[in-house]
This record gives sequence, structure tokens and C-alpha cells, in this order.
Amino acid sequence: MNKDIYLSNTLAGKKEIFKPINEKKIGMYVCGPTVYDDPHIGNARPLVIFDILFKVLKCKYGKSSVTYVRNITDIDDKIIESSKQKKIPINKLSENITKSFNQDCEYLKCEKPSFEPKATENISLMIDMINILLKNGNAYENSSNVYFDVSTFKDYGKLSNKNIDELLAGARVEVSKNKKNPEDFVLWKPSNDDEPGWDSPWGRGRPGWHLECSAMSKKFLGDTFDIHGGGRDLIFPHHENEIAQSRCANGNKSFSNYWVHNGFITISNEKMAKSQGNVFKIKDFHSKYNGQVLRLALISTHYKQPLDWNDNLLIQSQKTLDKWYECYKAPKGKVLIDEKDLSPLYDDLNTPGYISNIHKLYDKAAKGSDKDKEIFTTACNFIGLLTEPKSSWLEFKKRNLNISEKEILQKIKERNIARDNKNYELADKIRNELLDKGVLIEDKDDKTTWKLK
RNA sequence: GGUAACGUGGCGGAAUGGUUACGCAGAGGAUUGCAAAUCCUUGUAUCCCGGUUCGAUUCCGGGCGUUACCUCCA
Repeated sequence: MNKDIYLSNTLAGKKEIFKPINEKKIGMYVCGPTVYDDPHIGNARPLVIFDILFKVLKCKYGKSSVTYVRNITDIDDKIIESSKQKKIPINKLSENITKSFNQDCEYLKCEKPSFEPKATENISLMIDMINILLKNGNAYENSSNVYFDVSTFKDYGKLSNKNIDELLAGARVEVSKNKKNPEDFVLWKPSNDDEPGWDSPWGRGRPGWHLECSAMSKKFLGDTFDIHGGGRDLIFPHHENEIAQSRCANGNKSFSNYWVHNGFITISNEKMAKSQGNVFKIKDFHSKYNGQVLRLALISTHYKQPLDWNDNLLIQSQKTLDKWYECYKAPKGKVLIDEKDLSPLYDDLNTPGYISNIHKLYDKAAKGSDKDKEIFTTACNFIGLLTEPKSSWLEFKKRNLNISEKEILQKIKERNIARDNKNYELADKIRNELLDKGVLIEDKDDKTTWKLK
């Protein structure tokens, strides 16, 4: 499609036309999980959003032209802490959580990124980068710690619109006697014997939080690439620090040209936080809802907007998908989505606008030909919906049913006898009983059929 | 205090310098033993105050309000 893609670029502070460095080699890096606890629905939002951006980029520039990298941070103080708390060895914990993360991605119908590098497999690259920063005078060592010297990077604060003086006025930055300045951040820190560590020129230790993204984006996408994504909260300090490290280590070249950040999820209008006790894990929904329901809920609001998570949201999403599955028809061969229908996604990933177009395609499909149904289904597939056949959608719902098919048919038989005898009171009672169990009765012509509510 | 996002009908949520989103819920109708499902029809909105304009919900300024980040966090 010839249409241009637009993205809201945090670095520019506005929506911009997307111009790739090289149309045949587009690079997108998205901050993946730190594997210390099961992913929550807040983590689910960027997973789905950037999955769709990946699809849109591939649609415009071709499948093989887009490289999507999403890291797994498997060394971090949070993991060490969590491991102590849960009394699980660190390796085992990060392995378990990584597995759980992958299950969640599958559940949410996210396709695999091109690369999913792990921090622990790239420590030597991080050490290399620290060496360059030390050599360039952007970093200094003190008692086996290595710090980045923020004062040496004059663009520090550009992404988050902060200047260092104001930052210090807040004075909540960690002050350490090892640091020259409070705003400096750790590149390398020593490890105790009971903590994971790697040999380095500064002794046995481990990398600081931000370094893995700088090292791994360089490895897979080069010094300069197109898009860097993540949640809003990562703008400062994480992404600001990544920019500082990478540009100073890579000859001050531009790092990522476009910075895309998704908004937060609130729970019934309250901040989701451990202290509030309202953190929902993605896992919590596995048995009750098909992953598509969460996926639709997550994209029902524009990615930059806050999204409130509540029962009504999930009920509506479930209902919409139930309706849409009525028109499901697996496309045979290649079916094209109309440019006009697709265009909201090109305009800064306007998913609600696109969903509205799907509703229109549904109306057409509902009274149209098989071809219309295939077009409708293809449009859903594009954003990762209706990606499993109807049978499997229904199968999932049946699993939550606490009545057997045999019993249902028996009840229908009883009800029809009652109806023949004009005992409508009993007939309605049976129908309501079935309805309570999630079974919906339909009398069509002379036949009674049932389906899941 | 600093930085940013946002304020649209009963709810969710787009777009737009003048007319229309879309979904859910509601109302009326067709159908039905009654329903359900389906189909048809339909009402309701742009935080406040200025400015620009023939005309602003949309652009500009001010105010009020909500939220986030500035500390680990998607």
C-alpha cells in the first residue's frame, strides 16, 4: 500500500510521518520483560500493540524487510530479590518466568519477534561497550563500580524533556558516595558470592539495568535504527539512559529515530500496583477467557491513551467476538483488505478506528457472500483476531460449561414436550435453567437448536 | 515544584474548521406460545472562559479537572 505510516514520536513530541533509514531493512526494538514475576496485563499491552505495529510495517514494506527485536532481561536486581523471596534458584526462576512469558504471548496471539535475545547471553558485548565508554571518557570506575558520567552527554534529558538541574531539584535520585554526580547511573556493579556475576576488567560483577538494551539493539539492528518501543514509564530513566550510552559508545550517531510509547492500564480507575493489591497476571485469565478477548480489549483504546481494565470491558469484547465468529470464514488463497479499511492502522496505529471498519465489514458479510465473509475474516486476522477456527473458539467456551451435551439435549426434549402440551410455564422454566448454565435455546422453524451464550 | 498525556452522548471510543463515527446499553417495530437470535427504525454529546473566523467540538490563549512520569515498574 502506498499510504504513509504515521507514528507519534516521543523524541519529536508529535506525530510524524515514518521515514525508514532503509525500506528494505527496517529495525524495531521493543523492551521485553525482566523475568522476575509472571507477566501482568500491563505487560500485555505493549506486547499486543507492537505486535500490530510489526504487522503494519510488514504489510507496507514486505515481510522480509522488517526485523523486530524484543529482549529478555534475565539478570537484574529484581530477579535476585525475587529469587531470595521465592526461595528458587535464580536460573530456575528466570527460566520459569521466561516460559510463562512465552505462554502468555501465545495466548495473546502475538507472533514471534525476529529475535528474542537474553541479557545473560550477551554480557561480553556489554563489557565491550563499557570499555569504549571508559576510553571515551563517558564513564568512570570507582571501587569496582563503573558509572556513566551524565555530564559528558549534552543531549541528556532530550527524550523526557528534562534538564539535569531540575532533575536534581527533585533530589530523589540515588545518592552514592561512589558517584561523581547523583544523576550518574550504573554500568557495572560488583556481585557478592551468592549473586550471579561475570568476570570483567573491574572484577566479578554484573551489568546495570539499561545496558542490555543498548548492547543487544546494536548487535541486531546496528548503531542507528528506526523504532524503539515500550511503556511510557520507561521514557525516564531507562530510555534516556539507553540513548546516552549508545550514542556515546557509537560515535554520537543518532540511536533510534522514532520512540513509540504506550499508555498505562488502570484497574477500575485505580492505579495498578502491588501496593494496591490489584495486579492481574495474564495467567489469571487463561482459563476463563480466550486470549483473543484480552487482545481485543487491549486494542479497544488508542495505544497512547490510558486504558481502564474492568469486567465490562472484557464482557463487551467477548460479546463482540462471539458475534464476529458468526461470520467466520477461513480465507481461501490471498484475500486483500481494502486500503480504505486498513488506513486507520497506518495513521498512528488507530486500532479503534480499524475496529469500527471491521464492524462495517461484518455488516456486509452478515448478509453477503462467502467472499464477503472471507474479506471480513481476513481483516480480523490482520490484527490477530479470529486467528483460530470457529470450532476451537467454541471448544474453549464448552470447557467452561458445567453441563454435558447429553443433558442439554435431554432438557430440550423435555421442553418441547411441554410446549406441545402448551405447558409454557414449564417450557420457560427449562429454558431459563439452561440459560443460567450458559446454554441458549433457539426455536427455528420446527427445530430447536442450542448454542453457548 | 518540573515534565507530559487527557477531558466527546447512559457507558466504551474515533474523527473533524461547517454535514455522519463505530460498538454496547435504551426505545419502537417485524418475527415468536412467550422469548432468544436475527432484521428494520430511532433519541441523546464535544469541561469552562476568552480570541481568531462568515462559522470551532476541532486552531490559539487562559482557567478548572483527571492521570502519569520525575524512585523499581509496561
